[in-house]
Amino acid sequence: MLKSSSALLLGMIRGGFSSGYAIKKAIDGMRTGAFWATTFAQIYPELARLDADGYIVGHDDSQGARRRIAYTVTPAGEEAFAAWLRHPDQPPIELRDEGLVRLGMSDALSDAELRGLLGHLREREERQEREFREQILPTAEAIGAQGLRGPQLVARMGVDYHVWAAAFFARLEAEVGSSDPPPAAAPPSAD
Amino acid sequence: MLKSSSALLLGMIRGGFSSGYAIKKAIDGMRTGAFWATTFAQIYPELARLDADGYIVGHDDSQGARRRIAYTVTPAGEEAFAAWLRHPDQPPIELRDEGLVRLGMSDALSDAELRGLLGHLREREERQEREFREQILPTAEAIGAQGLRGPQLVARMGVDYHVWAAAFFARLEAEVGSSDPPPAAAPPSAD
DNA sequence: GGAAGCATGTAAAGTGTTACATGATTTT
DNA sequence: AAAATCATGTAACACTTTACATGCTTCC
Repeated sequence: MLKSSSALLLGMIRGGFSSGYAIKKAIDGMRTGAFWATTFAQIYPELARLDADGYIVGHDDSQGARRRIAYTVTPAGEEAFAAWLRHPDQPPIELRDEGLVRLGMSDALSDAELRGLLGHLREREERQEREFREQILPTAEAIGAQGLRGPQLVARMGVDYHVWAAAFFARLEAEVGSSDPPPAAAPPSAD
Repeated sequence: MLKSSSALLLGMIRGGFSSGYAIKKAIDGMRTGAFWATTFAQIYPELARLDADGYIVGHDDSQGARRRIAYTVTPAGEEAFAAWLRHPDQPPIELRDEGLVRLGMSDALSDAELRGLLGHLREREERQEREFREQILPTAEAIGAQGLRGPQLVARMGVDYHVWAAAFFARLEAEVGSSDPPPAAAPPSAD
């Protein structure tokens, strides 16, 4: 069974991104800070491995003196990809997030500080939502217009996720705010 | 600046889990498949490092012949923990999930197969929601009754997240279902 | 007496990130 | 001519997981 990163590369090559550089650019363009990051240091050795395993073949595609290797998926690669895609194996996800760890440890904070933390977390989600809506979703929709729906599904999930997360943190902020009775006089202006 | 895993350990020790084994058990009990996993192979060396760095001190707490090391947080550790907690640094999150990668690559699937994939993803979220609601949330609430709100906040986020994710996949399922016109007769009831 | 749980650790392998190195071509 | 972009790769480091190794204690 392929591992996710191999399958991702195979899928990208199937999708028409034939060189390591092109794959990296496409992945960056479809995430800009979310879902699944990669680096050249992962891509190039992995392409070599996939080639050695017979899932893809690279042929020289140099443009003049600037060399380039274009990969294509072999029948064996297609088969392995199809098998991976249909495999129902679902390793449990992990929402690894330093912000959430802070939230879990927030008992060491005052209510005001907790509100501050929640505000930071909410703002981050709002920023990421905007990024998804303004940059990633349009890109994915452009690809979608050419018949590929996958990127659009993921982009929509990204937008929705950040909307939900921002709302969740806002709700917690409101809760903490209301359970914090001002000790004496004027409540300190908006915070 | 502490890294997340160090801060997590420091926070657990502050919270009264003094041995490596107790910390692991507590983390397992509060996640059961979500948020932040750890293993002994990570915990023990890290505790030794924190001790060497002066953030915690371990003293022998053996029970008869069964040895145990109980750690306590030093003033330097408290300071480092407080600094980490207040630090607004927010590395962008990544929703790494093999299911999402499959979704992104789903153009190689027929509509029926895509519905199957979405169904699997939804079911997984439903399972995890149940687990959170039935096991993790009660544990966190028990801890919350003793004055610690952090675990509760995270557990609630876990429940809400899985509810949202299940609903998202269900919506996509419905969309794919409706864009798949049945060749002959009745359109499937309201959706 | 055996199984399960308590308790601490090491070794090896796998995975991922950062930084570096090189060189061509296109754009400003 | 300099800067940006195209293009491929290596080396070192950091992090995580899996498997192993050891021994005690409590429960059945």
